[in-house]
Amino acid sequence: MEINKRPTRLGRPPKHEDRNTRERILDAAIELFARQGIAGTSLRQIAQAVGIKESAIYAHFEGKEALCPAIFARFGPPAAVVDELLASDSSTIARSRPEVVLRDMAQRVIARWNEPQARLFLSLLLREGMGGSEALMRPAKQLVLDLLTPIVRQWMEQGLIRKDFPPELLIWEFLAPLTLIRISYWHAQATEEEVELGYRLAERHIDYFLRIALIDKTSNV
Amino acid sequence: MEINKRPTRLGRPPKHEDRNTRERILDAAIELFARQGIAGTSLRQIAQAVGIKESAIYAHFEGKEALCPAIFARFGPPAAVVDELLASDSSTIARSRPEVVLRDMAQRVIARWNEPQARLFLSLLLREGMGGSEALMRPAKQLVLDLLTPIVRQWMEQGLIRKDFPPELLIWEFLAPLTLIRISYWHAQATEEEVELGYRLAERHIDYFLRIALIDKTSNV
Amino acid sequence: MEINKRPTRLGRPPKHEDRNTRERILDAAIELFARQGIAGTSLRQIAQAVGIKESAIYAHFEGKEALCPAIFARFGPPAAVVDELLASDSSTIARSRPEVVLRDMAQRVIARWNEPQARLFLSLLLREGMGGSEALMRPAKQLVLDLLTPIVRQWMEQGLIRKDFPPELLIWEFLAPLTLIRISYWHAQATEEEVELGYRLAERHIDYFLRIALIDKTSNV
Amino acid sequence: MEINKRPTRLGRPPKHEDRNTRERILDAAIELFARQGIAGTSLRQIAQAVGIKESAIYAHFEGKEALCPAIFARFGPPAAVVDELLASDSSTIARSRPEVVLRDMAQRVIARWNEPQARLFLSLLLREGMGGSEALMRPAKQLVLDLLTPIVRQWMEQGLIRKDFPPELLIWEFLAPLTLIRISYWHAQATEEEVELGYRLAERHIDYFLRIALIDKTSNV
DNA sequence: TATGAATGAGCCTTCATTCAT
DNA sequence: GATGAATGAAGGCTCATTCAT
Repeated sequence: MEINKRPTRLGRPPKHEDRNTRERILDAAIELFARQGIAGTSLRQIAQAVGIKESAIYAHFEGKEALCPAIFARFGPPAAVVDELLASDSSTIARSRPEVVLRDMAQRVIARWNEPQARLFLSLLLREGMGGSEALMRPAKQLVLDLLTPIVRQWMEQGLIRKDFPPELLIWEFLAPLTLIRISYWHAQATEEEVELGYRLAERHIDYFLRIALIDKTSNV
Repeated sequence: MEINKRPTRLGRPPKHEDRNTRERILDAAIELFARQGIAGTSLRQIAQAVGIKESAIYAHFEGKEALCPAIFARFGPPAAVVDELLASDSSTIARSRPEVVLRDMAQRVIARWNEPQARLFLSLLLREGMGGSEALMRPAKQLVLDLLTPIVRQWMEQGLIRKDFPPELLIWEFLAPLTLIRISYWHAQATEEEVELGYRLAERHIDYFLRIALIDKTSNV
Repeated sequence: MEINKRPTRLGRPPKHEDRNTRERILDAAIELFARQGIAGTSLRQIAQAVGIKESAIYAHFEGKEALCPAIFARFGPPAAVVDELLASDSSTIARSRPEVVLRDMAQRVIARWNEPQARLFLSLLLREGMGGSEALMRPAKQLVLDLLTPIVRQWMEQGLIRKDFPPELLIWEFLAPLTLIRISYWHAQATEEEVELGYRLAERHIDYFLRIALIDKTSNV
Repeated sequence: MEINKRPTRLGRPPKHEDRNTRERILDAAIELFARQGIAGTSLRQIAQAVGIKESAIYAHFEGKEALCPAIFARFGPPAAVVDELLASDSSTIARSRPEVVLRDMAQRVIARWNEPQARLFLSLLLREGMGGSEALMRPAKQLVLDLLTPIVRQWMEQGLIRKDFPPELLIWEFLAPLTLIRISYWHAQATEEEVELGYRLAERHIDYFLRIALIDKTSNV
């Protein structure tokens, strides 16, 4: 027999604050997963960061494994580039000068990449390799194929951009260095100086790219 | 898995599998660390891959923590670029045409990057972030500053390469996309197709860069 | 395990599934306790079988411990033999021939033992040993002492039953094999074939016993 | 706990009472499993009974589930009856008087059933229903069919035992009540008085059976 | 009456590590 | 050098229980 009889007072304590425990768990989880890896993070740590007991996590998630899909659903995928572009007015873009559009777009994308959650998600991806780099490149490919290509082609026809490379290649050469900078300097553990260095490198790359790609009408004969 | 896979040398007396247990432990360790992370890999797994018991590892290493420095000492740092260049005859380089030198250098660096151990080491770096990207970029910086810069400057003075960008920038724009390709397609778990795609992208980038950077004497009027 | 499975009564307004949640909890509990043991059954399983949440059980019972007494009160004790005999008309019994009475009694007792709930209760008793066999034998003892003994004694005086054994012993020798059959073949997890085999063995035993105990007047000289 | 209690083997030096941790684990396991059920027993308890830590158990067994097969292999199946009979000289049996043989056999079987390990194993079987009663009856069936039947038949031909029942039935009627006594009074938790009561009931049954089955030559004529 | 969220205890298991052999 | 047995710590998860709603 001996059904567990306990004298101590168990169960839920009378009072507590709410504010969506589920999301607080995910916040703590992505932070710790990004910093220590999934295997290196215990539910105990996550619970402690949230201020609850581990067993309470099971009221919101099936288990440790179920946290990853939930993190993906909440913070990823990082389609920042695409989103940013979609947010812009497509007809306005085509009429603006390329250097304005590209600078503006890059600036906004970079701003997104540097949001805390985006940096955490990037680190998580790189660490756990959940098709990590695959996932990182997919948005860019989508962008090239579906969104930017026609615009760049239009610029080419307008004589604003050099025509001796296919639009896809130009876009890739514009984005790839920025992506490397992101990985190298804008991950979750990056120091202040690294972030700053990244900004400078990005700016330098954009300047370089524009001088390469643009056909400067004013200076031309 | 197949940690022990090596070019099955037929007609050779076996039992020389001993080949220094210490090294076999490190081989198994880097493989598993790269695939599963350090925290996600147990000494039991490593021992099993080697074919010994966990406690035997302690005859060769202080403990789990001592494996990482040993792995670094054995497989890294991946100064592939620098090594490759150092391996070349410096005086010959300056006299060769840039497209030949750069193509040749890139080809050899890429070959190194695709050696199994280099791929494993890259994955380990990315996963554990041991100053991961830092470590990945350091060789390039070293290269730029100490080795390639004077050569490129010489090419500029010879009128072989455009002079409107500083040598460091040009070199960075040459290497950064290759590094991104490495991270994206040449990590340890990359599929055959990913590796192949990486090769194509790298080739395309090199072509692109040479057309950008070179001053084509033949076509010039 | 589909404890709630019942012949889906088509064309009947549902929501009468309520049928006293308390009883449905007990139904599920005895089923699971018999199958898995008390310690091996969680309140969650019981609640799931009933279609409620675990915490709802506490609206009906003090806790897990309180389920056992409630199960006893509802399904046990299995005083089947006594009940059956009490249900018969005592004066009629004495006037009937022993073979008729005993066969009839055995048949009715066996029928009771094979009711689903009786089988579940038996399995629970055996599992948890709540004075298991004690409890199983007590009704028989009661029966012997209080009810059957005088009847058998009367039969002895009438020359219907052999007198060379005390009535208590005869009754015990009649019931013990049946009880063993019950335990072996009529527990909750018994297969169809086991149940059938039990029936055959029981019948064989009854025949055997009657030939042993009866004094056959017709064949006698 | 008295886990180590066994019939002190006289005349043999104890050597080292260390006696293989593996076996001490099994001893503790069967004891606790029989008393509390498998689900109701924690590895902690077993380890504590042995005097080691729970994790040490995993050096000897795969896990909790692996203990049951090991217990079966060590303590079961309880083919006590068959073993006892096989231990006797078959030719001697046939020449002995039935009452001597049967009394002797029953006495030895009962002695076996009352060995501590046999009582523990019985309780475990009943509790966990591992084909519990099935397993309990199988030896008897085997006995009837293969060993005892020919002997009984021989006794019948010698006119020592009544011929109006098939040998199998007689044997079953001899063994079944003993088996019920075993289950009821000789399980692991039985009190001293219960055990004693069982002995008396068994003796009474044997006397009864012999008076039923034997053809008394002396009183005849 | 029933649910959802929470708790503290405990369970099974794995881990890194030690040590005698 | 290598193994088997052991340990203490920790990890993921379940459980009975509580309480506000």
